Amino acid sequence: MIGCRLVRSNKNKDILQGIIVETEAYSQEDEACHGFNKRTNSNEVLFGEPGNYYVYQSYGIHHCLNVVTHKINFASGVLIRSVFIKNEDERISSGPGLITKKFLINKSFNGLKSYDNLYLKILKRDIKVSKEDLLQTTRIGISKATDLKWRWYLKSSRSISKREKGDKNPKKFFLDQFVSKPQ
DNA sequence: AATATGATGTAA
DNA sequence: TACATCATATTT
Repeated sequence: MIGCRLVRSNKNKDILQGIIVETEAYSQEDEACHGFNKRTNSNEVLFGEPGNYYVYQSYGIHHCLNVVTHKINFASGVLIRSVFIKNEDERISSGPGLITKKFLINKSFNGLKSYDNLYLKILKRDIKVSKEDLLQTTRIGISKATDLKWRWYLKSSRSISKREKGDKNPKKFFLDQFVSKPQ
């Protein structure tokens, strides 16, 4: 999903867009996943149709946006951790709770289709992202399954919630040209 | 580096 | 009831 475009619209009018630059994966076989224990009302969507949005409330304060993956009846998803927005302060959308704040995403999107939604779309990459462009590392803010390297981010992006030691924050704003590209 | 914040699920 | 959580802003 890294390199794909997150677009917030109001019916036909796009109001905000950015490139996804950081994600984490979760699976029901990993202890940090909301679907690890049981299937409940709140995690039901995670067991549902791949491609749907899964939005949960974190620490009672923030909303976090995921896309359900893999297959029905198996809880798994990708958490969108950071988005690059052109001409915006990089801190404004570097973190899962900050993205939803900026893109006005709440639980009303929970369970909705990501591929058929008038208000929140994820569009195909128009930049090439190869394995060498990504840094794969451990996930953030969890206490279980901390060894799994299921977090990825685009090395060349300056808007990341947390960088690995030695990975310099790039000064080149190479994504700028793509973020404003009309669809 | 520590703490306040506070919805919701899970354990006690 | 009590505690932990896929986080962030503010204070120390």
